[in-house]
Amino acid sequence: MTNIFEAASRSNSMFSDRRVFDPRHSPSTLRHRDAQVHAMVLNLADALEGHIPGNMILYGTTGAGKTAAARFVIQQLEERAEAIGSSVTSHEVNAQHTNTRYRVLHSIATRLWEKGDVTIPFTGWPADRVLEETVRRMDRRSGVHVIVLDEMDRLATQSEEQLLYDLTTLNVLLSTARASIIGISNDFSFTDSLTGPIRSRLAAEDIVFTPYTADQVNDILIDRATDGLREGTWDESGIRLCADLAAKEHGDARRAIDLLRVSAQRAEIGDANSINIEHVISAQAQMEQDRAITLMQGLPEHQKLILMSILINQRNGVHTQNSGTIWETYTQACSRAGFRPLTSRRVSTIINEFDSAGLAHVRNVFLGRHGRTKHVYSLIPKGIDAIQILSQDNPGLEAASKGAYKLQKRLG
DNA sequence: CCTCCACCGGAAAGCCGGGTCA
DNA sequence: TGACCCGGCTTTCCGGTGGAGG
Repeated sequence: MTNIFEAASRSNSMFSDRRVFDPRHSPSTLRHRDAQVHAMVLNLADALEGHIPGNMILYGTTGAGKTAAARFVIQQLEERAEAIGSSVTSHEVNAQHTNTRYRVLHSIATRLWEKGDVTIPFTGWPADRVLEETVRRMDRRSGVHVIVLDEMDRLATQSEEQLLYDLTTLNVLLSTARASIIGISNDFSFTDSLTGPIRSRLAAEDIVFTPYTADQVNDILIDRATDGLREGTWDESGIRLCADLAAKEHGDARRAIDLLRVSAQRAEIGDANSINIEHVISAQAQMEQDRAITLMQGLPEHQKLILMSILINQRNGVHTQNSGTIWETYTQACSRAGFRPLTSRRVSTIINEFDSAGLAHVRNVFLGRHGRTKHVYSLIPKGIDAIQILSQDNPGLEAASKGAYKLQKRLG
């Protein structure tokens, strides 16, 4: 009898090194980002002499190489600093989850923890005290601290202003150490929302990452394939298709790399010798479906119910869905499920969140005499039973969806 | 040309469950 | 134990808003 793991780690695996496809993998060379890297280097070079390097913000769409470039440059900076005996410490914080003043400071201070330090609790302290402790630990380490604040546009609005104020004035509070901020943002208008002094201190230098073209994504993928896939398991046509599909998604290299990885897995499962067009196409479809299913399953109850209302409307042939019709269906669904409905104001923001999550397309429309509303349509990939996924394992939601079937029958 | 529709979305505040600390 | 703090989610309040139709 063969061991199940032995069977899984077959010798004819497509991959020679799977780590190459890990999102945290940092390649040895960075393609098509010379100008941006150069700008960052000029800005950070001061750090090596112990001066304060300027703050900067990297702008660009997802998968445009911002984070990769920041990591690449910082890694080189740290290596160089070590070689010449100067001290550079980097802190990477992703504001998607570490999204408040307290959490960002907590994260920086915690990484500077040394034996004998108190452990800062993840909540409970006044934020000012966390700031004090962070400053103390930075000073103790001394040297230059480069703080990379990734996805900074995702900071919670209430703490955003205060945190950025703290970070940009760190050098006033520090005595022996120096700090520099590298902000990374998907949103080009991010700095508009900031007050003048913070904006000018933070955005001393703006570095823009334009989306990769299909050709550039192609180059990146060829690098990855060379490093991570076995020879003879891939050819130009498969890579080209991955690149073209990604270019449609605004030159998202991260997604393209992921698509290549899933395509290789598909080929592996199908016992093929190499990746072909079919593998890429089915990988693309699978990724879209998986993404939507994961998102839907993770939604809170009321979000599920609202999304379900959109889907029910669509199934019932309501061609133009606006906020009013969705709210009507939603309140009916609530009474069937036995929930107290949220206010229409709240529902409105939730619908907008569906748009940014890619679950629905939402557009504001002005209908003159007939007022102002949103037009909404679902972007959930065909081939998945979304209503079933949304209602499963929740009696209330199941009741709501069953009631909707009855309604449909009556209409039919 | 002016009205007024039917909702938009920012701001602020409340509630609540998580926590610390003396 | 009670005063105090943090942060997510929600409600309340309210000043907009483009253009069809009178």
